[in-house]
Amino acid sequence: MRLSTRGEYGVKAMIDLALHYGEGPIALKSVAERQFISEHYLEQLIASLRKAGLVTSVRGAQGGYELARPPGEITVGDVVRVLEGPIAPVECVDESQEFSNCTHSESCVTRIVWKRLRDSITQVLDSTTLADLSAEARKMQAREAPPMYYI
Amino acid sequence: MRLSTRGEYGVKAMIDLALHYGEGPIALKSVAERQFISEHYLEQLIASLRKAGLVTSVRGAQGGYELARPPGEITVGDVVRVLEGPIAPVECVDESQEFSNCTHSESCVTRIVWKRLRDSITQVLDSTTLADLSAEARKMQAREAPPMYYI
DNA sequence: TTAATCCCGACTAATTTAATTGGAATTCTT
DNA sequence: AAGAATTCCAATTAAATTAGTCGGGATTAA
Repeated sequence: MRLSTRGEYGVKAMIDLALHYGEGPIALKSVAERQFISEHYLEQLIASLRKAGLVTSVRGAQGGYELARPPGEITVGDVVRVLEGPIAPVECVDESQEFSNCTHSESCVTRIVWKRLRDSITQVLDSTTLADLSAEARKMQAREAPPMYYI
Repeated sequence: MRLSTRGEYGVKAMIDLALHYGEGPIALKSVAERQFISEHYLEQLIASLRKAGLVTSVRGAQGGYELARPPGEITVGDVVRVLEGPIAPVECVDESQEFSNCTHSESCVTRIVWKRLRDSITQVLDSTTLADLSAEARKMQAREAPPMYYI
């Protein structure tokens, strides 16, 4: 029940982009540095996110990446699905499969829990947007660096 | 976000044992056959479940395994934790770790979703007992083989 | 005594993960 | 026009994990 680093890093990077949304293209190098992720590895991940239409890119010097939509319109579920594949604790409750592909009737019993689990996972991931999380990030930053009161 | 076959098979096997609870020890071979699982592989899984105190074993001919407690007192979460390890979508929200081990403050933002996700996963897994699932299994069986009405 | 069963440890092939490497193409700045 | 900064792309790789297999020892009911 673990995400791989693809999902983990991908969400971090997307929040980073959300925090800079509206500032024009952000270089991947700077994202990688702030989030302590290998730049080359992050390149692979963002390539998937670009192909999936979640980010846009600008090539050349001063280029970089931007969210393709406002942070409020991209959910963690969107990002995780691109980087980790369809959300399904076991194959037979894969959300992208229409038909039940249980080969054995016994499986159908366990299928009940796995479906409930899948739905509860998607509920959380699909109801959390990048805007929600960057708002939290800003709150935290405020707490970390409190206002200074001069005499 | 996938369970390995350890968790998947383990839950199947435990439901099988739940369906035979009270009948004395059940040979692993029969469980493996009913659930279409390699017996040798299942042996490894049940060894973990035995060491964790979820099943008891009886050696020798006519031996086998039984649930250590009534099906209503064993949850899917119990089984999954033994076979898959602590429930945590990412390491930094590992339920078995007391302290926050986020090395980077940035992580703390994503941590919010992962915690919510973890809690929603545990909520589902810990609220479903083997008794719940074997009740469902019996319902299904009844539907599969409906009563015959003679003229 | 024999067959059925649990118990144990070592081995393995395939797959996945988490990168690394090296370079080509594009574009801004000077 | 040159150079630097960047995205884009494909191939390679080492380590870990997964999903078993294999072979045999110990225990016990019949």
